[in-house]
Amino acid sequence: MRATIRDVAKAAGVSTATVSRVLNKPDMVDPETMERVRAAMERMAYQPSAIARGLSAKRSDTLGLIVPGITDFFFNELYKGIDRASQQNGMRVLLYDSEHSRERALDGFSILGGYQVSGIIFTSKLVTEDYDPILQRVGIPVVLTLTQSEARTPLPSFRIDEVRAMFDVVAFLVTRGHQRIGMIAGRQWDDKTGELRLEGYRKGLRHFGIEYNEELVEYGQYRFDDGYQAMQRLLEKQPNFHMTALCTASDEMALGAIRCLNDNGLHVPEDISVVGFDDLPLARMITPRLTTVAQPFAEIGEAAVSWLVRAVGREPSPSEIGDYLLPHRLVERESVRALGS
Amino acid sequence: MRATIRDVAKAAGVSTATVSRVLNKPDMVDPETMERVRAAMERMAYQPSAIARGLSAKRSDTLGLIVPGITDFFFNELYKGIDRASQQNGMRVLLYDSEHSRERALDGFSILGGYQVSGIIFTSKLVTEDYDPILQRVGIPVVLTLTQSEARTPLPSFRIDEVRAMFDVVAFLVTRGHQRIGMIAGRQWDDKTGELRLEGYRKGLRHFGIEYNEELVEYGQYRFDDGYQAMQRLLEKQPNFHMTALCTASDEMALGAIRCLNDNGLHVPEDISVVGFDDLPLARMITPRLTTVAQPFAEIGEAAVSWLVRAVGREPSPSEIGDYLLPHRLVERESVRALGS
DNA sequence: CCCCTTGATGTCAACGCTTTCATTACTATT
DNA sequence: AATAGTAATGAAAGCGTTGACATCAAGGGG
Repeated sequence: MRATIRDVAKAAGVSTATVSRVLNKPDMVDPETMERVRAAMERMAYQPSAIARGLSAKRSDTLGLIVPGITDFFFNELYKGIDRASQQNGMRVLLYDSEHSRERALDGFSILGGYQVSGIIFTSKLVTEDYDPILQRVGIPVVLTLTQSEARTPLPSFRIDEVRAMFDVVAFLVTRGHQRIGMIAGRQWDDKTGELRLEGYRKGLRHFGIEYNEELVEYGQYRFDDGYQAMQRLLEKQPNFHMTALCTASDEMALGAIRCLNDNGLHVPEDISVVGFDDLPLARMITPRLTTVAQPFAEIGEAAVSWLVRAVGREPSPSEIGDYLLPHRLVERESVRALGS
Repeated sequence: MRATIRDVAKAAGVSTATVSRVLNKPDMVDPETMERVRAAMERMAYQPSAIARGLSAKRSDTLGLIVPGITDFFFNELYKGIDRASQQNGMRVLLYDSEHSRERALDGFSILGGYQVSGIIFTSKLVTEDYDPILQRVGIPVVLTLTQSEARTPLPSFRIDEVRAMFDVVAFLVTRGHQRIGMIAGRQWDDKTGELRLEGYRKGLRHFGIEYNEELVEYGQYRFDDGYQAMQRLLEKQPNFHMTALCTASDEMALGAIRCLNDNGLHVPEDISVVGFDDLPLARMITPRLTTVAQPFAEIGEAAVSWLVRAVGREPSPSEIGDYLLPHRLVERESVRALGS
């Protein structure tokens, strides 16, 4: 049986309260006593029960993280930031995978609530009005990352300016001489990101006086296979292929598209330029190295955690509940070729 | 404030014990009462406190997972299996990232212990004798995945037959006409996997009467950059390059090696064949699709969980504490070229 | 010399559950 | 009709902490 606070107290000849104090408010216990208690703890390999502590103190120093899918390639990067920041604030992270299901996401709030988490980070799925009831009653701060909210409960969100990012991609492509620019956009039932990026694409086109052409646009759900199939459809839609550049809504889809192109005897960037979105670690590993939009995943994770840490235990002021847009960055590598002279 | 069991009890006109029973032993409560209680729960959006439950019942329905690094590419696959199996057994998973540090790994046991986890899954680092003290006193079952133990405390492990797997790779290469086969092996301070795979390589060579040649072997710590640099060194070691095939200890290193080769004007598989190890999702995404050894990550995760579930609350018999070798599989794709006629 | 601080410690009631044990009201057995 | 089971429920004691409050000795100001 593990040693409890009581065992330590007895061994050190003090009360449990004192032991608790050396752990939590060290400056109000006598140095000498402290030493004795510390020694006893050491000797008995005492490890305080986080469970009991959570129950008693009504805080658990734990943050809940709800992700749609653990296998989404960006997860690791985001988690890294969250974990690092949590560490620094003496918090742990409890992970919950909603498996892209709205019901499970909803459940996530209750379940994490059952663990007394001090805050919840919700990721990459649009928050709609049907989240309101749960949001109302969780009673702990919730922040959004890589997404935003359409619910009535005000929620802070940390993300990039999607529209602007994709606009930048188009602008970049245009300065490289491209005019026939296609897109594999993202589309998923509970996702707004896809629309935003598409909007950025159209806006870019418009800004440079290029006409929007349905023929050049296809959709996918962000994963590799979606990219592959979307590219396939794109190829079929225009037998006399004359697109010179392609934007995508995710690096994974970019990979899929490239694979598909290769399978059809087309080369990147010689025959067509491709730009990704996310800047996953693998973007720099493949050949050709992928030109892409870097999302500051780690920073977003850190920002979310520190917001949460600041918010715990008090009602955040309305001015703090903003839509925080972190800077993205276009990373130029090898998958885009400059056209013309 | 969230509703507690007491609130529900009052609302349903029963005692808290009864409410607890409808949750935990539904068959010993009257259907009618049950209905009333259920209704009350529903009405009040009652969510039992996992914390309180854990404290009281001394089990938390939670498994602890210690991984060396969340950004290791295989993590997601392994986690998927673990999460799925946990789900099915009504368990949650608490994640702990040791950041490749032995101290932090050691801490992990205590910390997870503080959360009353019912079992711990330890991953991909060799367990040595210095783990014995903690292992002795955690008092809950521990299983190893993707690694094994050299400690005196007997621990079950779930992994593949590394030696055999790499032997198979060599055999495969030989049947494809390769003789000058190099290797980028894995090496890390607390890792035995690397040695094992190297041993498989040497064994394979020996079996086919090929002489082992230091010149053709380099080491790395499994990541992309390690692979790149190792390849670099390989290239430098033999200016008149005549290696026709390369085994690697990880897909990531294979990617790195391929990248390096490309940067030096060499093509895979035309100029040299490469085989990876792991079969990460990205192995099929890149060009050329990577021929590699598939580790059954998900199955390993599932096996570990079900072992744990079976072991919780009882002393597992020595016969159960085995070194479980799960079947690997050589996945043939496009990165190996058949030599000669 | 007494009273009031102050600092260090102890006491004890929570926290929200589970779980024994006791109680009650039936039903079956003799 | 008396006794023993049995099924459904309640009362209450923890589980390992924390935190409000009480206690106590030592020191300082009047």
